Amino acid sequence: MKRVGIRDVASRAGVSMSSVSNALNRPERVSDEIVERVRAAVADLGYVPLQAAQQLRIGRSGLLGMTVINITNPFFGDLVSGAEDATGSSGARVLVGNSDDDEKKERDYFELFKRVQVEGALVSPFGDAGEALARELGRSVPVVLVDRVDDEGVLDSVSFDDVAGGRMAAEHLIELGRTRLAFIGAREEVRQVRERLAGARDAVARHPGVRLDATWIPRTSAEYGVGVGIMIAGLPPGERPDGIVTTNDHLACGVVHGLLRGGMRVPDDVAVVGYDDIEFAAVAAVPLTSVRQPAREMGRVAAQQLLRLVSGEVQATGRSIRFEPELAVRASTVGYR
Amino acid sequence: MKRVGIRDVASRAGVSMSSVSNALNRPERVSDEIVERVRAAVADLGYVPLQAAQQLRIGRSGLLGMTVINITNPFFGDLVSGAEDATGSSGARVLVGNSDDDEKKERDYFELFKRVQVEGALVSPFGDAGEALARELGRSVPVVLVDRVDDEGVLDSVSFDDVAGGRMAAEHLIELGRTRLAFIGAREEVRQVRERLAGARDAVARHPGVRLDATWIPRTSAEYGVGVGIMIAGLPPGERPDGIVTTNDHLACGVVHGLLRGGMRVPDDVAVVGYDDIEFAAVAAVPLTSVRQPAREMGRVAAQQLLRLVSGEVQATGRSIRFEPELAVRASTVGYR
DNA sequence: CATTTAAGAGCCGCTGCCTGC
DNA sequence: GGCAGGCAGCGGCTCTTAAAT
Repeated sequence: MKRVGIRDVASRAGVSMSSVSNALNRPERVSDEIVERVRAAVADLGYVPLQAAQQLRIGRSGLLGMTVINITNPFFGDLVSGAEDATGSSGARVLVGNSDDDEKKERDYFELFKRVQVEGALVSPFGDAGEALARELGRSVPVVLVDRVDDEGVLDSVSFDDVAGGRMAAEHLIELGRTRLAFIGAREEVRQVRERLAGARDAVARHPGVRLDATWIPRTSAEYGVGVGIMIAGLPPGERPDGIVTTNDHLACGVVHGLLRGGMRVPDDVAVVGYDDIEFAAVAAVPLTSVRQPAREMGRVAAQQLLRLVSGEVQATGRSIRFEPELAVRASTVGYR
Repeated sequence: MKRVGIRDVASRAGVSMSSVSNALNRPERVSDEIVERVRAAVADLGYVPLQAAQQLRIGRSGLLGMTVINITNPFFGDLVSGAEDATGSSGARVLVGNSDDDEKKERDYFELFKRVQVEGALVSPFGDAGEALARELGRSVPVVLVDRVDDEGVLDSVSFDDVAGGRMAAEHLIELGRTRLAFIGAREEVRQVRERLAGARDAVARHPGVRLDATWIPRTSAEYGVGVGIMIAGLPPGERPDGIVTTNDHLACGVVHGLLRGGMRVPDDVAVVGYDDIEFAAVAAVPLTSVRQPAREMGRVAAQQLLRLVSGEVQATGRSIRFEPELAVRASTVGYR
């Protein structure tokens, strides 16, 4: 079945091709009668203009690119939803690429973005190489970094204050009288993780007598968390941490589970703080205290900023918008009270 | 900064435009020396062919469309990941649209798919109207329904056997000696939900003395689940269900939480079965028995089938591939044993 | 003179300027 | 002068033609 083109619409409506184009794009330049005839023909034939041809002619695609590290993680799902919220009314479409923790995939998506001439991109880079790639992409189209700050201050960014998040979590435990803290995470090379650790260290440094040890595990899954929890429960009381900061709620829930299975009481023996405040946190084995990051809101703000850059309304200044995380306090640190 | 085109590459390499095109797309037709010169020029200039121009000329976009109901739900995230797994090697790209439970958004995405000339689409339709829309889209490009069967037997589909899933959950509870079952879900109009209920009813019908009541709530969130759980805990023992089938793990965890808070023992007083077997299920307050659906695998199979349709290797036959769900049995029904 | 290899020109569908009624 | 239509061209690809070996 052949595609119906503007030609077919024109002959059906008994007008010229340019009148069809005008009727569709600038109806005020054409008589009402023609607009009506064209509309009818379009409806009859089910005509849909071909984006590729329009784009080639106009030089603009109406597309924004967005890469996220792992679409399966609800945090990034929220980010995408937020971005779509913001672009919805502008007519721009978001082309989402799942880089899946893989630098090559990220690179491929950036090339796709160039191929399809995205007018701007929201990038949540994976690793430092990703950041450099994003800067390179930024030399041809506006780019806003998401959940990450540009080290070189070139690209605008919207992110969470991870140092504050880590500090907040540790501070909370210290206030509750905990003195032997543990930080459990995977992938120290991820900037957000490093910053959270730095924040936690900062809080500890201000309180003499409190110590913090970092433990690194292969992945932040619930499964690994269970193992770590059991391991901690098995330590001699003097070596066992009494407060744990984690980098992710799945991990934290696993840890709590492991601790309970190992005979610990949570939070009496060990208090646990998660990160992300996923929906599940509130109904976990022991409802989980967690650092909440309003991801959807952040996605929205990032997209708004990008749209402003694309429209030329503002210029990129390397400005960084930082969202403050909030601590959702629940039983895993303060018990049921 | 002007875009670099094939023209620029040609003059830089000192060859004609067509040689550049040949060197890039059919290197065997051109001498090795030219291929090398072109490659160098492409690298120097950072040339990336414009997809719109290629598409306009070739008539193909290399894109597949995919709509999902809610990208924030890890189930759909997995579906997308699976589809990307399958298309990765073929060179096709997946354009993902989040229909967000909204028929209008779905319609918009279908129009976008036509505009960009996707070569095929994976559609996980929202409601019956969505199914009709998908069939219409199916008249111009190959479409495979995902997580849904075509009522009219026109479109190929890949889905889970929801009747079996519902039956499995109820059967499990009945085998454990439960006789007063409750089915808790939202949105009876969603086919998957109706089928699960039908499956559960079917299991109950085969066992005289067992009854099943359906309860409908506004949304399947953990929060609503907590409310329902507390409500059930407050019922007089004779009216209270002793086994609950839910349509979603978040909901199920909330229900368990509400039951516990209301003083019930799980599973002793009330057993609960979830749906989806999310990562969290294993580390929930009471580890959750849940119906597992291998979503990523399904996404992969659906995409493979679509690729076969697109390549013309096979014809659409309205054939339905059904995946059998599996029951992950945990403490919320059988206790710790 | 036959055969390989490179150059040239038109076209894909649509828009927007510009002409002409 | 308001409104309809003709025509060129966006950037690649590919067929045709020309040149070189």
